[in-house]
Amino acid sequence: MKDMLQENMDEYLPLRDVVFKTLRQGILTGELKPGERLMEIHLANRLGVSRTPIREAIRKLELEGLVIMIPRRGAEVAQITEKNLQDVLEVRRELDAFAAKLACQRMNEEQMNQLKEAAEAFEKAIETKDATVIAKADVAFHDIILKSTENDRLIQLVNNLAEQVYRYRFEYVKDKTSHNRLIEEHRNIYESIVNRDEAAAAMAVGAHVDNQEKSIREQLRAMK
Amino acid sequence: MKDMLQENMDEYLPLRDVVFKTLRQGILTGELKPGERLMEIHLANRLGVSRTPIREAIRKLELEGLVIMIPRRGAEVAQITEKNLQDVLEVRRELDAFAAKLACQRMNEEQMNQLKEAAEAFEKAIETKDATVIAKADVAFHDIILKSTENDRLIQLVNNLAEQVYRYRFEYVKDKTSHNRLIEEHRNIYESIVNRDEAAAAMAVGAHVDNQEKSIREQLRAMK
DNA sequence: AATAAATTTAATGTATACAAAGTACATGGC
DNA sequence: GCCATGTACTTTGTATACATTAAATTTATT
Repeated sequence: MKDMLQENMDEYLPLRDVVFKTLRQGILTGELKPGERLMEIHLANRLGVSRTPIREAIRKLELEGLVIMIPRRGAEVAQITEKNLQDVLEVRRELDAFAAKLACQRMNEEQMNQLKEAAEAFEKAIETKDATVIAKADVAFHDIILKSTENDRLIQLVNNLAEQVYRYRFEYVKDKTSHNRLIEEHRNIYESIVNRDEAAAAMAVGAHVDNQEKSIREQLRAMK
Repeated sequence: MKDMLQENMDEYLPLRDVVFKTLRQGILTGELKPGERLMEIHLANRLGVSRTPIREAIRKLELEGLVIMIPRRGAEVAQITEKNLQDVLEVRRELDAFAAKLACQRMNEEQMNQLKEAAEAFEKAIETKDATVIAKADVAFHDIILKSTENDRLIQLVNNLAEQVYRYRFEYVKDKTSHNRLIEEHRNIYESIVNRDEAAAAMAVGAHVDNQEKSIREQLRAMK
């Protein structure tokens, strides 16, 4: 009984955070499209809450860069421009490479094993050709590297940057022609970290992000 | 007359943003001390607004990491722990070094001249021994480098990270024993960028941040 | 018929009201 | 004298009401 109460305690989330997560999910999955207006009353009715939690959620999305505010007109889902994408990925490449370097220094044996398993799981996921499965396995692999850095701020920033291009990464893993390259890239990253070779790890991660960038840029071009 | 209206248009800021800036300023200058509770009604009365803009401002401060939320208890000014500081500065060192590298590639002649002027202005500022003047000159110098990267996301992230330790940097520039070292460090950075020597620039900036870190860490130790 | 002005509509920005939860203090029992 | 319980008060969380402004539609005029 005490456990149940405890669980309920842990599960408590203010409505604003529920709304925040819901809207973010909607944006990242593409359900809410770039340029789409986020009207408070409409969303409030849709989600069955009042305007207050909606507004507070939008404030957070605003600071995260997922929505932009137009004065006296409200919020809309942020457009991703090529310039914007380049800025995000330029920083992401650097921070991901940095994370890989730190991982070389700090990853413990247990995490090494997890990484090995995640790399193998990723190759199996590729075989399924199911984009959702592949995307999840990909995230799991990178999460192990990130976590091993033991730098909470770095983890937060990289996750946030990844989020900015999440909508496009999903399309990326769908593309079967890149599958072999993805496996190869993950192997390179894994090998570098196991050997604690910081320079190689940074290079491998850099190449990985570069390929993502190319793919996403093609998508953006195709869209307009 | 039209100009006045236009000006008023430009000056328009929702109250939430006014409150946001006010509270942030208060936290960064140390007027609002770490651990201090931010009570909505109290702040609303103090600033002469209702709770709504206060709450929305707090949501943004929350995401920026300047305040932390305690469920059903409200917001308080974030404590800086040694671990937190290390995490922030570790990332900052990397991103600042990256910015310096990009500056080597992208800085144009006009910005080079501005940087030279800013470096000289900094040395003059040191002579005044006025911490406020020194801090401003320091920010101006770094802003020129940042801006030359032409990466808006990088600019935003570095500014945010700098903000996290702003409270302590002010104390840092007060310390006269570090003044000569500061001048030397700025000179190194300036020279590296003028020569477009990316490796040297990254090294110089890294050393600069390292020294800041040492100073801030001493302050934190002295406080408890 | 086209354009401009006026009116209506709908959305945000702000304030206030109400509900629920947590805290502190006082009172009573042991 | 100390601990437990209950009550009042404070504070957050949420909803709603009011004010202001921008957009849309309609009407009138040329």
